[in-house]
Amino acid sequence: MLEWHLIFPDCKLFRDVAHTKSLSKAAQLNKLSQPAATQRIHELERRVGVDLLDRSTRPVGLTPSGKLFAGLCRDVVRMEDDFLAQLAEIQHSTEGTVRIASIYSIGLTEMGSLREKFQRLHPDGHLHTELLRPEKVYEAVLEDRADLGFISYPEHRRELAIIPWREERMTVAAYPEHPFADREIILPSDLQGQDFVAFDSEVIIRRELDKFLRESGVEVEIVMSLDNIQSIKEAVAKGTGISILPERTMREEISARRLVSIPLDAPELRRPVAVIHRRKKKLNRAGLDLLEMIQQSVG
Amino acid sequence: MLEWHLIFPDCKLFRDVAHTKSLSKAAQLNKLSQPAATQRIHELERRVGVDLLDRSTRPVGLTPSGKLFAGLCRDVVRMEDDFLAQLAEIQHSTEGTVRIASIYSIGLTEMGSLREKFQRLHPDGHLHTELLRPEKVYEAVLEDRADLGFISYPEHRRELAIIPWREERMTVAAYPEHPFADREIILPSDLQGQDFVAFDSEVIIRRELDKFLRESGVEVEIVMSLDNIQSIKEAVAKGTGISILPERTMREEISARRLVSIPLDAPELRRPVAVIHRRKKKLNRAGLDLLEMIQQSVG
DNA sequence: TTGAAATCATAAGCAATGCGAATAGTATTG
DNA sequence: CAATACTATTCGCATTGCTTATGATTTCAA
Repeated sequence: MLEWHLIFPDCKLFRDVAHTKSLSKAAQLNKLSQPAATQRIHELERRVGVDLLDRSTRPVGLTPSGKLFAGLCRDVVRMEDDFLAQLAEIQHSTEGTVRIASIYSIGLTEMGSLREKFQRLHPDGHLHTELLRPEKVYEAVLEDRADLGFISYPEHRRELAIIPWREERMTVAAYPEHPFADREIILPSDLQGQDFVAFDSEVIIRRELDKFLRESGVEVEIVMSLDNIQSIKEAVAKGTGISILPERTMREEISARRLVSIPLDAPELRRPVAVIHRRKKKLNRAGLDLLEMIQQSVG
Repeated sequence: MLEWHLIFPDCKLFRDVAHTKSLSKAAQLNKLSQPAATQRIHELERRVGVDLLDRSTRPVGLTPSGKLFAGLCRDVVRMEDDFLAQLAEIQHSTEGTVRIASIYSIGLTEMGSLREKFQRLHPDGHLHTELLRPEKVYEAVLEDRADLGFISYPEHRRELAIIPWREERMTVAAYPEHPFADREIILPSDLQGQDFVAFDSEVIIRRELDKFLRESGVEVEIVMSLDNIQSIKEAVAKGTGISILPERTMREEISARRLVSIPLDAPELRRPVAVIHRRKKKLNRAGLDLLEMIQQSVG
C-alpha cells in the first residue's frame, strides 16, 4: 500500500492546521518542516485570494474564510480517504483474479490441470473461465471482458498479442469396433472412401483437413458435419464414422474406451493452440503467473 | 474576481478528460498545452498508484479505477465551486461593512455626522454601531466583534492600537434657571459647595474630576452619582444640581434650551477621545476610509 | 516589565516539478 | 494503405517547493 493523502496534501495540511491550531504541529503530522508548512499555507492564501489564518494571536486562529476553507478541506480529505478505500477494494478484488475466455475444446481439456497449478500459486485467487465459440473468444478479449483467450489456429489482429502454446498432434478417431481400431498407424491413403464426421466448413480446422486430404489425393465420405469437437467425438463414438481430431482432446474418451485414437502418418498435421491478450493490457500478478505457467509448459 | 478552479486544477483537468474523453480537449479547457495535460495525468496516475486511463483505444477510456477517480474529481470540483461562491458571499458582505463599538456618549453625539459622511463615500456600505459600556467596548474590539472602538480616556493594551481623535473641552453644565446660567466664565473656586451631579466612582472621568477639584482646593456637594453622561444630563436638566461635562456631548440639550454650558476656567480639563482597533487586524476598504475620515477631523 | 521558550516568518541554496515547443509514435478513417 | 488526428516523449527553461539557518513576535513566568 502506498502512502496516504498524496492526492490533496494541501488539504490535509490545512485541515490539520485548523485542528491543531499550530503550523509546526501540522507540519510534523504531514512530514514537512515548519517553514514548508508556513509557505504552503501562504501559497494557499495567495491562490484563494484571502487570508485564511489570523496570525495576530497564539495559537493562530482561523478567519471566517479560513473556517469555510477548513470545512472544504475536511470534506475533501474524507472523500480522498473513501476513494482510497474503494480503490484498494477494487485493486484487491482484481489483483488475484484472471478472466479467461476459451474455446470449448481447450477449456475442457486444459482448465482442470491449469486451475490446479494456479490455485497452488494463488490460493486466494480466482480463475474465471468462460467457454465460447472462437469468434466470441476474440470478442471477449478485445472488449476486455477477458484477460486471456485460449484459441486454436490463432488469427493475427492488430490489437492482439499471440503467444503460441502447443501444437497438438492430430490422430484418427474411431469407435472401438471400427476396423481401424487395432491398427498401429494409418496412412493417409487408408482413409479413402471412409465414412467421415467432419467439422462445419466455417471452422478453420475443416479447411486445414480438407487441404490435407486434397494434397494426399484422398477423398472421404462426409456423413455428418458439426461445429465442435465435443459433438464430433460423440458422433464417432456412436459409430457414425471416423474423424481426425487433436489427440489431446480425446484423452478422456480413450480412457473410458469410448473412442480409440490411431496415429496418422502425417506429422505436419497439427493443431496450433495459442493464448491471446490485448497488446496494451497490463496483466495483474495472477495473470502474469498464469502466462508464465503456460509458457513453461511449452517446452 | 480571481480565476476559477485554482485550488484543485488536477481534479478539474481529470474531470474534463473523463468527460470529453480527450486529453487535448481537456488541455484546452484548462488552458494547458496537450503535452502538459498528458504529463499531469501521468503524474496523477503515479501518485494514486494505478492506471486511470485506458490508452489502448481512441478515444481514450477510463479504467475502473479511473471511473472511481473521476467521480471523486467531479465531487471535489463541485465542492470547490460551492466554496468559492460562499467565499465571494462572505467577502462581499464584509467588504463594505464596518462594525463599531462605542461608548454611549461618543456614539450618540458623533455617529450621526460620521454615518452621513460614510454613506456619501460608500453608498452600499453598512455602518453597524453598538453602544456599550467602556469595558465592553474593549472586549468587543479585542474579540473581533467590532472593527473599531470609540472610547474616552484610552487605556493602552498590548494588542490594541490607539488613534487619538479629539480632546473635548469640559464645561459646567447647569439648568437654565441656575444662577450660573448667565455667567461668562466660571472659576474653579466658584464651584465650592455647589450641588453636584457626579459620575460613579468607577468611571475614569470621575477620578479625573476629583483630582481637578482636589487640586483646585474645592469641595462640591455630590447629590447624585450616575454612570453615564446621558443620565447626568437629565438630572442636571431637572435641577438636581450642576455638573462638569464635555461640552460637545451637550450640544443638543443646549439647542433645546434644556441645559446651559458655561466655560470653566480650566483649560487643562479635557476629555480625550480615541479610536481603538486590534493592532494586527487588517481593516477592509470601508474601515480604512472611516479611519481616514476620523483622522482628518482631528486637525 | 523582562527574559526565556515557543512559535511563526523570512532568506538562501538546491532539487524537483511543470510547462511549452518540437518531434515521434500510434490509432482511426476513408 | 495513406492521411489524419490524437497521444507520448524529449529537451530546455522557468517556477515551485523543500530544508537549513536565522530572524521576529508572542506568550509565559518571574
